[in-house]
Amino acid sequence: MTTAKTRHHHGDLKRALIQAGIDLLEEGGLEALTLRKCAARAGVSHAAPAHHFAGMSGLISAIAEEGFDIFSKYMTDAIEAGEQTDRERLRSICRGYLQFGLSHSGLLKVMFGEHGLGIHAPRKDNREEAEAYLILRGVCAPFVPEGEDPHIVEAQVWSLIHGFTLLYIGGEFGCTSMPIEDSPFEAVMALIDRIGTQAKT
Amino acid sequence: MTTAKTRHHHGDLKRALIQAGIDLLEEGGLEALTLRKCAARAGVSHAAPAHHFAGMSGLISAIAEEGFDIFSKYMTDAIEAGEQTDRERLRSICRGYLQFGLSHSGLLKVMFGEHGLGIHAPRKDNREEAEAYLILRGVCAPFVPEGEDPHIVEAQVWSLIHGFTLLYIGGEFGCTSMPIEDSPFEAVMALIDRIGTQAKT
DNA sequence: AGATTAACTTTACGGTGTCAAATTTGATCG
DNA sequence: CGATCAAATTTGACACCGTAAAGTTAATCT
Repeated sequence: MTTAKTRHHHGDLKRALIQAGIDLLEEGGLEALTLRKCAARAGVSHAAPAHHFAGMSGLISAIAEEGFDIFSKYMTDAIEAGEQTDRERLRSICRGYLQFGLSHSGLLKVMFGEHGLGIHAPRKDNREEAEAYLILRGVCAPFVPEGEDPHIVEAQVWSLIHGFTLLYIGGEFGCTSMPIEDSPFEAVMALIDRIGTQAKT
Repeated sequence: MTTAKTRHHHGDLKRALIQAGIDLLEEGGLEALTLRKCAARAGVSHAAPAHHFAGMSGLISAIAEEGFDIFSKYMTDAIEAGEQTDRERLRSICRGYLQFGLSHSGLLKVMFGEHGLGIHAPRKDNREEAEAYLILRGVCAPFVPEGEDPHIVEAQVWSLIHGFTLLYIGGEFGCTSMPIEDSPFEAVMALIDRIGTQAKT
């Protein structure tokens, strides 16, 4: 009765396991994420997680869901900083996307990975779309030509920044550090700037 | 003496193991790729691969390298089909990229994954760049403003099609099948068409 | 208080990568 | 030709993994 949920032994094991998983992920990358290690970190036996998640894939899904929350925060923080034009917000959300990827690369890979339930899966709050995608949609909206399908602009922005982030994280552009004013990122931003302008030639 | 390498027992185990790995990958996805299963498919004991690869990560690297060869083939096939303008070639290489991803999603994930040595790693033929990247570079070249860094256009094209392919494979656009004339892909192509035009406003 | 049930532990099993020590095999040399 | 030698492969062992079944504890309910 100390919290909402009646806690028999541990207190809020489900949460603890998810957090342990995220920590493991950040410390040792994808390969360090293990059911047994999560359990050990939470101070329970290795079989305890089975009562809260549908196996390893269930835990991964829960971690991914948590990851999308953090992800959303990165993006909202980026677009809510100061007064920004629509175009600046488009740039900012990309910056937030990349920054999340750089700070939580393991988490990002899990989120879009095998059992990571991508951005469209129904969530705990049973909303249709994930919050992260609604944020993206909102920022893209001003660039959708009237009468056109919003998905077009969303697919353009999303593909571009998603691909860049993954390639950047993977070291494909040479640098893995944070200096975002690099040329490859600016190149992508330049292309972002062409979204929504003169639709037909 | 039947081949270049003196074969003691098996005959070309290294190759057989790589092929087994690729097969496993296509049949059962990432989770099905296992050292022991590769060995079993090649008809050798579970410890045999250790003498040809530096553990699991070494095998993955070798599979990835093979994957990049197949990848290159997809792209060259796409851009060499019929007479094409520079712009059509740019579209075609993207189509080849996506088609490879759709046909070999597991392989693609391995290639750009943890031990997958991305597209820039030095290869067996000790060329500086992977063939795949050289192909991309060649197709991008006509759209690089003179005096500008070619990497800019390459990063734009690559990020866009890489991101789209991964999202598409992941089912984030709803469909996982082959109909490429879908709206999301056409949206990305439309953005591709804006690359290299009017560099400054 | 007694029964019930949820939370967790214990134990066990098959599969995994990796390592060290045999063992086989093909080639080489005297 | 036969002994030798080194490479290729096997065998066996280990620690770790996910999962499942059965057992234990503790809180709740009547």
